[in-house]
Amino acid sequence: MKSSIPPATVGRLPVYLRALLVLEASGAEVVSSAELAEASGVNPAQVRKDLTHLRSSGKRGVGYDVMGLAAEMRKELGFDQRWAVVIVGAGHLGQALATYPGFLERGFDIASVLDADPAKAGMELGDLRVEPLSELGRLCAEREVAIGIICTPADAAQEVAQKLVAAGVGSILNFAPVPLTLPGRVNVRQVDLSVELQILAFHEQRRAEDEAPGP
Amino acid sequence: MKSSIPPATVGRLPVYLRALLVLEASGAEVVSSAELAEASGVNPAQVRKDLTHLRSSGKRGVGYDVMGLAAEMRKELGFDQRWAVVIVGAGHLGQALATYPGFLERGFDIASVLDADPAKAGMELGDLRVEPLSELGRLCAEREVAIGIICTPADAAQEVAQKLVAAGVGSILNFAPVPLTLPGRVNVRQVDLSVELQILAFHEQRRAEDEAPGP
DNA sequence: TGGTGTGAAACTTTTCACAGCT
DNA sequence: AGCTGTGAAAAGTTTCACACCA
Repeated sequence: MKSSIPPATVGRLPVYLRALLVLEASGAEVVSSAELAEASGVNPAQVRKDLTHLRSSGKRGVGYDVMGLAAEMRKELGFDQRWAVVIVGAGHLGQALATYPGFLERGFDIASVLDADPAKAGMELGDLRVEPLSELGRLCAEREVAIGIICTPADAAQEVAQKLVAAGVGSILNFAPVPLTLPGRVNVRQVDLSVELQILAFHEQRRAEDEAPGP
Repeated sequence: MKSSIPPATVGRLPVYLRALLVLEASGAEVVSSAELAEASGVNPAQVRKDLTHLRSSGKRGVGYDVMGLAAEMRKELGFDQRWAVVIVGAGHLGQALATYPGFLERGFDIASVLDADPAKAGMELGDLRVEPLSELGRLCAEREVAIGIICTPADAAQEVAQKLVAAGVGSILNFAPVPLTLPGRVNVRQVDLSVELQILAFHEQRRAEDEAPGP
């Protein structure tokens, strides 16, 4: 068991890596915590503390070795290998994610897009063809899929999640607006697009109330 | 200035509200913190503490009044009014969001979808037509848009964000993988789809390392 | 000199545990 | 009897400030 990295830090590592890749491409050899912080939208002290969780390559008075740090981070994030991903749910969102260029760039290959609706199966999506949901087990096994993305309606999500787990998927990104109940060993991340907007609406609402104080 | 609600709580209110709407529709009159917690995927104590931040309607030994609580929450989240939203960037993701049914259901109307690419302008999207980016100011003013969604490539996001702010937009949901630098009064939420997958990949990576211990 | 590494402080969030009300 | 409301403890996160070193 490796020494664990705090979740908040894990969430920032991909952001740092993105900044580092830009720096690397630009030929920069060293970067300071202040620069990295600027590029990542966080506090410099935060950056330094986060980086102590990896085999850090900082030199006092100088900064961090860009290539060394990028290499270390690539290894931690499994960026050097490609990850096969399945998407369940071929609605608009599923289709958009299936062709999202950011995934490909970051090492994620969409192995398959599936849908329970037979009418959607067979649909062409770039160079993918939508498969019927019944093929889930076979496809995950064949392509060694470790990560699944759920883009189904809320009422189908739990069942799909269980099928993914049964198919050997260990990590799930859930866009369906419902919490999943799964064994603890499964990693789940919930992304709820409506909730994001509602949080913004809450702040707008507050702003309006503050401007025109109530009764 | 109203007594402020902690950000972590604000992030959960929309989740509670969703559960409450289901309960309301099912005719339930009261709900316990345990039930609400179950439906929202959080801890019951958390629910109770969160609810103390609003004018709470809990009765000891009984639970919370579903209608009262839902009403209170709708008011806090501005759920009773409709919010006009613009989407900038009519790529696959922008298109998917423009037709995302969850937004409509929760009170968000897509006032307009815009794109800097003249080739995309004029494109039909459900009952919307993609507008050229130059129309941003006029459209935001006309439709009293308070919320903007950025689905552009990373390199266009900062400029678009500034245009949104200039157009009077106070809250931004940013899907572009780059941190925005904006005046403090603007609410920004960053959603980074690739980062979500990379976080899952990190955990899968760890899992693999733990199963096959290294040198 | 300039920027890292890091204890310590400040703050936030979560969880516990139980008094107190219905 | 049962479930809320809530102080207090625990855990996690961010920020500060400065010793230390290339």
